Amino acid sequence: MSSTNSRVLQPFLDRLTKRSDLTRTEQEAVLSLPAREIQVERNEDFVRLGEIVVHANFIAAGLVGRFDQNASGERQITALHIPGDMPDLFSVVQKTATSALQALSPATILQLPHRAVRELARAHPAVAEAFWRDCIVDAMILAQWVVNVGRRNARSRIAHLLCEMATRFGAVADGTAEFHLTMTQAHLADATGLTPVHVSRSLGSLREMGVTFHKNVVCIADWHLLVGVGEFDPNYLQEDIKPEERDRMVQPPAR
Amino acid sequence: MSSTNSRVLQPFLDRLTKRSDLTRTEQEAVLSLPAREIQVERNEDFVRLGEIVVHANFIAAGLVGRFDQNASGERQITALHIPGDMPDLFSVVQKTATSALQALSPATILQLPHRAVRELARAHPAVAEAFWRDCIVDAMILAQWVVNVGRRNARSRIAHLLCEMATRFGAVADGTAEFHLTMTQAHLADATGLTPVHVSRSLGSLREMGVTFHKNVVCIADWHLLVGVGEFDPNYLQEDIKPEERDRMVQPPAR
DNA sequence: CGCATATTTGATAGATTTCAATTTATGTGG
DNA sequence: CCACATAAATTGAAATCTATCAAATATGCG
Repeated sequence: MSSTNSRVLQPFLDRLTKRSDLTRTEQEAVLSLPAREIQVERNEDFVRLGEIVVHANFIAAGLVGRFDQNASGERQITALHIPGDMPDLFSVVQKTATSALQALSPATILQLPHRAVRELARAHPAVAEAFWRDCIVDAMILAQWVVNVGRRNARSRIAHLLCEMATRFGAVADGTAEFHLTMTQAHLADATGLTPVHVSRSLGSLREMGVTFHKNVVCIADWHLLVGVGEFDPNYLQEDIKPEERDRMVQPPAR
Repeated sequence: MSSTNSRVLQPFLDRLTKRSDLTRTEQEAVLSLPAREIQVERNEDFVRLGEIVVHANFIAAGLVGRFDQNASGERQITALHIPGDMPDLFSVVQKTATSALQALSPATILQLPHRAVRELARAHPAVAEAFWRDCIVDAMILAQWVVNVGRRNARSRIAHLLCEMATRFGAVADGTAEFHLTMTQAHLADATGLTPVHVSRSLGSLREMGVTFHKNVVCIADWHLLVGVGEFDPNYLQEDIKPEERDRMVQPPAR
């Protein structure tokens, strides 16, 4: 199942170059990483708590949640990951998992062996920098989740989450948005620190504002209205910063 | 004010080697970084939102909070940093600040120019790995804050925060703990997503369990009792993993 | 002492949870 | 394609937790 076909990793490279500037040589080195593709079922943990992992996971398809829980077993989703994300890229330097990773929909995962990733990072400092930076963006998203859960009411929390996901999916256009989100209301509750019952009520309130969530499809009639309710400022997603505007560990050759 | 006296950076090196295995050469390279020492007053922002920073900050003394806020200006502390921490090491690869950094007590900060830090990381992959890893531990702490704020009641949130800080300060011994924490109850409220009034009441409840917080000193009579209330599992702090048990980007010379 | 900041306390309002029941969707085998 | 079983979403009523408002008390400091 191991693959030497570099095309499999093109989406992985796309994600890296979206945020970091890489030379042709570096790009080819990334594409030549060995990768193993696995299928994960809905509700299946593919990384368990406390586990020592030996490869990083890249999401080729599907939705993945990072799950933590309190002592009574109530779950808290601390991150959502969409195709193109590496939910545990950090495991390359910190191999003990302190959260579980679970698929929220059937998912296709590419597993990249730590050994190979580390070798790549060692040989190409700019690639190591790209990895590091990717982890940092995840951490910035995480910080906003703390704000969301700590300082917003139920409706705003859900609105903010929907805005974030719409933006990450690139689904916003013409003051409107529509996208797939394979989550149940119970999942939404776990992500926002609420009860499923209250999520249902809050969604009802959002519905009156032209925001619907049926059959895993989110429709946002008036984007700016929802942005207001969710107090959403996309800055933290770092999506508007061009890779060539960033520093590089090593200066790139003149272009 | 720039310093070439390497002893100034010894605490910085100590922090790195606590979590990462570095060779003599690498250690000396770290110590030879240029650093500028600044004093920051209580309640002073030394990194402001949206700012493009040109150096990373190392806390030599004092307590620092990472502040975010919602649309109504209610503040949320998303991280607390103690001496030995680098609250914005991540800025080395992501220079736009998405949170403010504010001193909660008078603080001494060492500023390390990005240029020099990047040069160091480029020349020594294992040092780059140490930096990356340090950011990851911060992110793991952040994830636990989401759980704390999202899935625990007021008393448990505060208990958990006190447990975390006691552990990070290394203040736990003999089933008891005592340490300095230069925060007001309003700060505690900002960290836990609560109201100052409710923090006061919750502290009252903890007081009945032998936990006091007066004049910036936290006293925990029965450590295990508080651990229970706060549902505290120190695993995520990664404090018990020895640096030599971790991988290195480059294999160290035989020892 | 007197001002400014921090903490405590009480009473009340509001938000969210809990519990329980019902309805609606979804999937599966016959 | 229906019938059934299961999962997901909705609704109502009551309980609980947390916020809000306002006032009182304590604490630190010049």
